[in-house]
Amino acid sequence: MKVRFGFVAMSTLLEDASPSKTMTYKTFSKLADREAAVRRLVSIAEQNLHNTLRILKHSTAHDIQMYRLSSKLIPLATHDELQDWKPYAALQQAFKELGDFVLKKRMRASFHPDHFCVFSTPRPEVLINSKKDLIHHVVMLETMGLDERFKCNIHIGGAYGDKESSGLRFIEQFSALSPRYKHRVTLENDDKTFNVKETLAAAEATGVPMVLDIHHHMVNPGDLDADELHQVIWPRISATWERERNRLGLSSEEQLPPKIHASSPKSITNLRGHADYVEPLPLLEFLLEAARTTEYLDCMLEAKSKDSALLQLMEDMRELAGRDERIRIVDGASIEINN
DNA sequence: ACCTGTCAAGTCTGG
DNA sequence: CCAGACTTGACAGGT
Repeated sequence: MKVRFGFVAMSTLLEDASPSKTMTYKTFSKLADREAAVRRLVSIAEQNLHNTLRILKHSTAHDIQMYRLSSKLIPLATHDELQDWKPYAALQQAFKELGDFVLKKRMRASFHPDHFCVFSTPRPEVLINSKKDLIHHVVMLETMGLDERFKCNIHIGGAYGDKESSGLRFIEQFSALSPRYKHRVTLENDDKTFNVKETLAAAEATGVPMVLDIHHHMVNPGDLDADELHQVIWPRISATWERERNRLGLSSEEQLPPKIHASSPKSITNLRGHADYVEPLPLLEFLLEAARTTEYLDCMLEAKSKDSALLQLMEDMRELAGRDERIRIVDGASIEINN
């Protein structure tokens, strides 16, 4: 099994390269010249897109092919008071340059809309804003010229005191979206509410591929043990990706592998928090099992030290590979596991 | 240059 | 019905 590693949202190695610079609405609303204020927002977005390109170039220099784009590329993009503002045209060039780079380097780019994107909500205004947020992310992918292999990862949302009916409401409200948006989504198990089995059920019901977060699973396992995960659940998660590849007419698993998220607990007293770096051994344990049934896998690291944590994990993997012949280092950001 | 409270958005808990 | 926690990078406003 070939495993590619990626990182999320920003670089801790590049100096002065934030892709998430912003302006608060409070500041925006205090500016007298609204046109100038909007131009300022565009200029901030241009800086964010420029820094994103720097991060992508830096990634490829380290063989990293997977990156999660910041959700904050365009400040105030979906704010109520800026409904009339259509920022995409003015940023088209910069977005296209990003998309071209991603395609040329065969990278896997994605978004992860924040926790305001909740399709299980019973509140109509929250549903409207969730749609707005998802549409915003999809339009950014489209403006980059990226096809439906490139997706937005979301969670199911809250339980509102009745997880079962909230899960059903998610399926109902999500299914009502047009294919243009539905086909851009992956569903991930969360660390508090919807566990792996429940998320998989929703993913299967909506026909959406599922991202398995193994850290979330550790802190919110439900009744799922390691045996069932590897023998029953992982093959079903894998199948959600196979189904998507078939829909897109992709013949090889390499073209859209299943994706997992990995991170390590912040501390013994804060298991849910994310540590600076990723512990290699628990991850390796999962990978060795997955390697029995899977040919290609993409693993997104969600560590506070971002790309630095990725390079450190590769260091650790190199050392492990030295004394375990089942592990082979392929390049600066991918390994091969044979079990 | 550096520090501290604040920030558009949701949900959950507890009062 | 409302305040505070959750979580987090970056702003805003101060020294």
